Amino acid sequence: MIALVDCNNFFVSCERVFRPDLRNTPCVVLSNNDGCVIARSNEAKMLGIKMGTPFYQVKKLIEDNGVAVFSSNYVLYGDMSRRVMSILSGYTPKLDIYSIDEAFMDFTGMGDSEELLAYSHNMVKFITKGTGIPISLGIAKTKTLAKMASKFAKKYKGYHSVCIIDTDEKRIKALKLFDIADVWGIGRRISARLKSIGVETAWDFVQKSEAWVRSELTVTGVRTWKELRGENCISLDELPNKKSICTSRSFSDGGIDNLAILEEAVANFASQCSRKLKEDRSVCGAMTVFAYTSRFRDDLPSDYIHENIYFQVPTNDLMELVSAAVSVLRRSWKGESGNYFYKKAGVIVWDTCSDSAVQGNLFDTVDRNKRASLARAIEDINRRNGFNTVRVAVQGYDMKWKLKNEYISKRFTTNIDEIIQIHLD
DNA sequence: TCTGGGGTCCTAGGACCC
DNA sequence: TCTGGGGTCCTAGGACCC
Repeated sequence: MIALVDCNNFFVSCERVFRPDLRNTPCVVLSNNDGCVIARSNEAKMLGIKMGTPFYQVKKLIEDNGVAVFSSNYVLYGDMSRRVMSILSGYTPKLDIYSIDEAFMDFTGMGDSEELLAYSHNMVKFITKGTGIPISLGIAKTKTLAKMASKFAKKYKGYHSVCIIDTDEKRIKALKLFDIADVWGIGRRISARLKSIGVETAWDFVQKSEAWVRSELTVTGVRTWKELRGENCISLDELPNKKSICTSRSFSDGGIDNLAILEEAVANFASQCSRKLKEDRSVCGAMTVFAYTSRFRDDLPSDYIHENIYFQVPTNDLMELVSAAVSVLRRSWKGESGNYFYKKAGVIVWDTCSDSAVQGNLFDTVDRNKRASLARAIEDINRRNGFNTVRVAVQGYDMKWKLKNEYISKRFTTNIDEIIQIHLD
C-alpha cells in the first residue's frame, strides 16, 4: 500500500503556526511581488477566492471580509516543510518527497487496513503536535488512487484526515464520485476534452478501452488509466538530479527599461543557479537567458529575448555563469532606454550532469584549476558569512529590481533576530 | 496601475546517417 | 513516366504537476 501525505493549505498553515490568533480568520498567501493568491485557508476558499487570482481583483473582497494577507515567505515554508518531512521519514522505510507540501510513503507489509488506519491517525496527531501543521492522508494500492483518497480525507470530516481505499468495492465507489478534472495527471485541457465527449467521472474514464486512451492521450494517459484500475505504473524512485534549474522573477511596477539594472538582476539569477547546481553536485552544459515585456499590455511595444549559450566544458562556476548570462543579455539587448519595459527575466541552466563526471575539452581555454581554487575560497567565505558576501561586481548592491512583498512575516525559525517573542505582563 | 515560480515528460518533425 | 527502407538525435512546443 502507498500513502500520500498532503499538508492542508500549507503556506497558510505555516503562517498560522506563528499567528495562532488567526486560527479561525480567513487568510491568504500571495505569490512573489504580491501578484496572485497562491494559498487560501478554508474560510478564504468559502469566500469564493480562487487559486491564482490576481490580488488586485480580490482586494476589495479581502478588505471587506477582514481576510489576513501574507506575502510569500519561502524561507519559512521551506524550513517548516523540512520539519514535517523529517518526522514523516520516521514512519516509513521509504519516503518520496514529491513537493514542498506532499510526500508518498511506502506502507507495504505494514499491517492490515485496520492497523494502517490506527498507525496513520497516530502519525497525523504527532505531526500536528510536533510542527503545528495539519495534514491529510490517502492510502491505496497506487499513487493516483492514494491522491484521490487524500482528497476524500480532506473533504469529509468523518474520515478524521485519513481515507483508505483497500477494496475493489471502495475503489469503484470512489471512482464514480470523483470528477475527472480532479484526477492526478488529468489537467485543464484534457478534462475539457473528455467532458465534451461525456466522460465526467474517473469511473467513466476507466470504462474506455486501453487502445482508445492510448490513441487519444498517449502513454501518460494510459499510465493514469492503469493506476485508476489498481495497477501500479508510476514508480517510487528517488528523485534524480535535476535536468534543468531555473531562477526567474517578475519585476514590480512597470518593469525595467534600463540595461544596467536588468544586468544586475540577471547576474543575481545566474549566481542563484550556480548555488543550486552546487547543492545538487551538478554542472551544466548550457544556459538560456530570457527577458520579456508584459504579455498583458497590448498598448506597449513588446520584446522577447531568449538566447542559449553552450559551455566548452560543463560548469557550475559562479563567475563563468554570471559572465555568460550578462554577455548573452548584452548581445540580445535591443531596447534603447525607454523603449521596452521588461516585466520578467530569468536564467535557466540545463544539460546537467554530475560534477564528478565532467568531460573535458581538448581545446579548453580556461585554467580550471585556478578557477576552482578561487571558487572554493569564495564558497568558504560565503558559507561562514552568508550567501553573496563575496559576489561578482555586476551583481551590485542596490537590488533596484527587488520584489514587492508588503505583507511578509518574519523568518521565525531560521533567523535568530526574528525569533518569536513572548511578552508576559 | 496591479497578473508567480519551479519543475517533468512526451511527441512531432526536421536533420542527419547508412 | 517511374524515385527505398531503416534508423538516431535534437528541438520546440504542449501537456501536466505543485
